[in-house]
Amino acid sequence: MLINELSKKTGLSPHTIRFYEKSGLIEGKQNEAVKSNNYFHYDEVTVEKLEFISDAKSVGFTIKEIGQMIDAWYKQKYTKEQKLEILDDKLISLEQKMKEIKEMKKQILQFKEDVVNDRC
Amino acid sequence: MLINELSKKTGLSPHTIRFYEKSGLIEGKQNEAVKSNNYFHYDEVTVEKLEFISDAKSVGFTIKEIGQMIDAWYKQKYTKEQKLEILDDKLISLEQKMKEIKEMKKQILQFKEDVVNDRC
DNA sequence: AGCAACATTAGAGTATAGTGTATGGTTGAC
DNA sequence: GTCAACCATACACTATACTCTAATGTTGCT
Repeated sequence: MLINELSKKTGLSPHTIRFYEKSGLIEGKQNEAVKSNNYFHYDEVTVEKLEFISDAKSVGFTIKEIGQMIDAWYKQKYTKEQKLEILDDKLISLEQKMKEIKEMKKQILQFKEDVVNDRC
Repeated sequence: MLINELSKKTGLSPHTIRFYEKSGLIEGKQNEAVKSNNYFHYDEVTVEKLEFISDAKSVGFTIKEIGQMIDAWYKQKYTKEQKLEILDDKLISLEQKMKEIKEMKKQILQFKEDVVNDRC
């Protein structure tokens, strides 16, 4: 599929998709046989990747971190051990985020009590 | 206390503290009696606020959102009802973040399985 | 052939959250 | 009084993650 279709499927603008491509997160390929244009073609895996990117972004991972995870998943660039290490690392950071959110929740609940009891 | 002490207590640079002050998150006061300088003085509440700011930032709240929460806590700018509404709103967004993190955790665990079983 | 809708690259601009650098005044210990 | 350590303001610069604009080429429908 071309970028417009990919855009519609993922809800990301072609601009943003190209930005992710330039950032090394995804990769379309040009058809060597067709010489009249230089259109990029994307497959279903790219749709999956972009969905993952959106999710990962919303939990606060940076593009760099997301790139690492995608590489750990799709690329042959790392050994099995390296891949697992990267992914475990991200799992740890998720646990950390979780802990921080629970703390923040407590803090805000305290604020609410203070408001209710006119302590502020 | 002056900014340097505040900086040491909170681990934030004077620069960053001034940035937060300019952003309306905290407020020092100048001593009217002393005319020879224009030094700002900060109290313990400001220490608390800065600690809250650091925590809130690490869970992904923006300065704007943090400002709203601080206002909901310390300022007379809102009614009780408005304050509770703001805080409830932030609680909901924390629940949302938590859900997303749990999803992401599942996703990464799936990646790990794929790696272990050579499915990628 | 004409034209809308699509594609590409390249470079500039925006928002957020700082950080750096310069300039100049103040305080306090010696 | 001088000097280091501190304070303030202001403007520039950085990094991240887009978003916009412009220029230009391609495709497909009529």
